[in-house]
Amino acid sequence: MSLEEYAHEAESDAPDRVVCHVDMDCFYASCERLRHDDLDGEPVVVGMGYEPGESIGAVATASYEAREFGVESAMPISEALELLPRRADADPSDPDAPDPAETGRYLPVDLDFYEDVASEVKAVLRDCADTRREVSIDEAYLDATDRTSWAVAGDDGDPPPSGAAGPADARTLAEGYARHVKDRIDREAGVPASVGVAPNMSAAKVASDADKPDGLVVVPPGSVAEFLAPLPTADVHGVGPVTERTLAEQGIETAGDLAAADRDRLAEALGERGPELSRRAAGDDDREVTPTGLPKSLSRESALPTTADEPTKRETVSALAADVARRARERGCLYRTIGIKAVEPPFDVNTRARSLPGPVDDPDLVEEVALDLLAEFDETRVRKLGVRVSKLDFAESDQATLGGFDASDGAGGDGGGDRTRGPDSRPTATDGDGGKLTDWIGGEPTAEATESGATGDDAERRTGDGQASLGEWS
DNA sequence: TCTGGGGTCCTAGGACCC
DNA sequence: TCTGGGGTCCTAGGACCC
Repeated sequence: MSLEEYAHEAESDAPDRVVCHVDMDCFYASCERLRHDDLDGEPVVVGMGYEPGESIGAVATASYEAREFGVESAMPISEALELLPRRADADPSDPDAPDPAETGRYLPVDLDFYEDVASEVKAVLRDCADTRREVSIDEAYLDATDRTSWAVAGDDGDPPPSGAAGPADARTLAEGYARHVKDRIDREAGVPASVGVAPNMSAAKVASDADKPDGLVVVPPGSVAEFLAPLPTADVHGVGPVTERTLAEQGIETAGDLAAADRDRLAEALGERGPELSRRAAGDDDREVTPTGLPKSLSRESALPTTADEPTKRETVSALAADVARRARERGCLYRTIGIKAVEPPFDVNTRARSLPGPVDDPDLVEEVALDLLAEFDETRVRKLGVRVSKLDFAESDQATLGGFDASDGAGGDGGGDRTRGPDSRPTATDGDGGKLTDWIGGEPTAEATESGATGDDAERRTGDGQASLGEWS
C-alpha cells in the first residue's frame, strides 16, 4: 500500500463530513423585493450598465417570473425588452401598448444595497457554522460536521443504510440542520436560499442547484455517485463549454460516463483536470472547506466602442490604472506586477505584464507601466481595455517605511507618499520563498488543500441562478 | 448568444541558477 | 568545455466561475 493509500485508509475512520452549499435565489432580484413590496410575484430584471428608460446593459439577474418569458442572465437588456416589455411602457390608453400582464419591472444593479443584505445572510451563516467559505456575494459553503451528522433523526445515531436511500429519503439530522439554516436566512435576512447538503463540496454544490428556487436537496453518503450519474457533464463543477465538447467527442455525456471514463485517457485530453473531474463526477472530492483568502489580484476593465485611436486608449488605461491603484491602497496591499489587457474584436484577448523588483504602492508607476505596455498596441483596434495588479502583498503594508530604512532598491523610495518595500527589506524570519506571511493568511499553503479547484463552484450559467454568471461570454 | 466585469487556477516555454 | 538534471521565476494564454 502506498503512503497515500495508507493515509486514505486511516482517514476513512473519520465520520463522513456534512457540507452545506448555500446559494441565494436570484439574489439581486430578491434584494430589490425586500425594499419594494410591489415587486412580489412580478417579473423582475436587474440589469448591469442599465439605466431606467434606456435599453443598454446586460441582465445581471432575472427573477423566476421573468425567466418564464425567456429572459436569461447575460442577455442584453435590449433583447430582454423584446421578450418582456417594460412595465412603464404599458400605457393602458394606448391600444398598441403591451398588455401589462406581459410586462416586467427593470431595475439597475445597486451593489451597495445587495452587500448590506448579504452581510445579514453572512451573520446567519457565521452563527450556524465555524467553518465557512464565502464564494461570492450570494454563495457559501459550510462544513457542519461538528454541528450535526448523517444519523437518521429519531434513531440511535446509526447512519442511514448506505446507498439504499435516494436523496432525502431518510430524514437525517443533517437535513434538519440545513432546514434550520435555510429558515433562519429567510427569517433574518428576508431573502430565499437554496441549500444542498452532501458529504463533499462539489456534490453539495450540485445539490443546491438541483431544486431551485427555494430548494433543499440532501444527498447522504453512499448515494452521491448515484445522484450525480444521470446529470449532464456540464453540471459537474469545473466543466465548461470547452470541456463539455471535448468530453462529448469521447462519448462522455453524463456525470456517470465521466466517472467511469478511463482516467489516463482523460489526462491526455484535458491534463490533470481530467482525472480530477472524473473523481468529482464519481462523488469523490476531499477538498476541505477553507475560508476565502485574500485576493491574488485586483483589476479593472472596461469596454469601449471599438477604436484604434491612441489618445482614447491611453486615457482609458490611465483612468483604469488610477482606479486599480486606488483600490489597492484602500485595501492596504502592495503589488509587484502590473499588467494590461487589450481585447481585439471579435474577442482576441492579449495580456502583457511586467514585474517590479519589489512590492510597491505607487499609482504613478501603475499608470506609467500600463501605458508603456499599451504602446505595443498603439495601432491595434480594441474593444476592451483592462489594468491589473498582482503578486499582492498584504503583509504589514506600511510598517516598513516607518523606520526610515526602506526601499533598499531605491525604486521611488523617497518619492512622496508612496510606500515601497525593497525585495530584501523583510525580516529574515518570514523571508524567502513560501515563507511569506500572506501564504498563511486564509488557509494552509499546501497546494492540494488550498485553492486548487476550490474556487469555481459549478456552473450555474443560464439555467442556474448566478446573477453574475455571465461567464459563457469569455 | 456577438459580448460585462471581477476573479481563480493551470499549463507551457524560456531565462536563469546551481 | 561539454553534458545533464533539477528547480524557480516570469510571462502569456486558456478555461472556468460568479
